[in-house]
Amino acid sequence: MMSLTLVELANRSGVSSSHLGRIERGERFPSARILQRMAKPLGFEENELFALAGYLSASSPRLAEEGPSYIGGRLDPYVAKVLSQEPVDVQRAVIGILSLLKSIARGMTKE
Amino acid sequence: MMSLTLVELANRSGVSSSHLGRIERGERFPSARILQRMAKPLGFEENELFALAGYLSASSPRLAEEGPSYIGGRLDPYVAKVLSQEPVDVQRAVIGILSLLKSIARGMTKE
DNA sequence: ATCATAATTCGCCAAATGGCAAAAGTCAAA
DNA sequence: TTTGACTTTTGCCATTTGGCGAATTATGAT
Repeated sequence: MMSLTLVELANRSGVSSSHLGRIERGERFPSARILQRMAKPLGFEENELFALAGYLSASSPRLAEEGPSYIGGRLDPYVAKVLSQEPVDVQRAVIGILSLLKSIARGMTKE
Repeated sequence: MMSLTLVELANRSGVSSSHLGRIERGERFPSARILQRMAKPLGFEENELFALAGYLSASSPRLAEEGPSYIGGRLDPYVAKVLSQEPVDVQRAVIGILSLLKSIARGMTKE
């Protein structure tokens, strides 16, 4: 692989050359976001780089084919998309509301 | 799924309950290391959680097209997980409730 | 209502990251 | 040797995270 200067890598990754220099010298440890931005310019897949950095365990398996299907359930893609456009605290509030409605429903069935 | 208290999740993950509370309320965004520690107690694979948090891109290998990283937004992993345990019509109803609340809020800000 | 316990939230601060701008270093051309 | 262009490093500071310990809230028993 052709080696890149810090400035070239900075241009391609959007990470400042001063920070890349510090990472290279071991003065800073890159966060996951920085690694994510560095991966392609360096010729890595993101999860490869994450594993190298210790952010992903070596034992972590590949994702299931169906995408985000979780233990016991699957999230509707439309719902996921709409919710993802909202701020995180709104998303959390939605869960709170759902819990509230469920407990109201449970209270109603106890009568 | 049995829901965990913050204290229980803290014990299983090694992350403090006060920090978990802040993450849950949207006051802090968890770093990759924190997500790594939270994954198994929450019933996720690490890379699932990373993808949900936006640390791994949708273009990362083995993530479905419907992956949770959407244009302009990110879906909270806890929200995604909790909702995925519900039937699809409940998930859709949640969106309806959210729309209703937003229109109520818009009506209030017009005063 | 009170009390004890558990859970959650908050104030605060240390630690770490990451970028700006300047300083220092490198190198080839003149 | 000097100069200019380019690269790398450094000083500094804003921002963010994450944990401690205290305060507050919630809950169930009495």
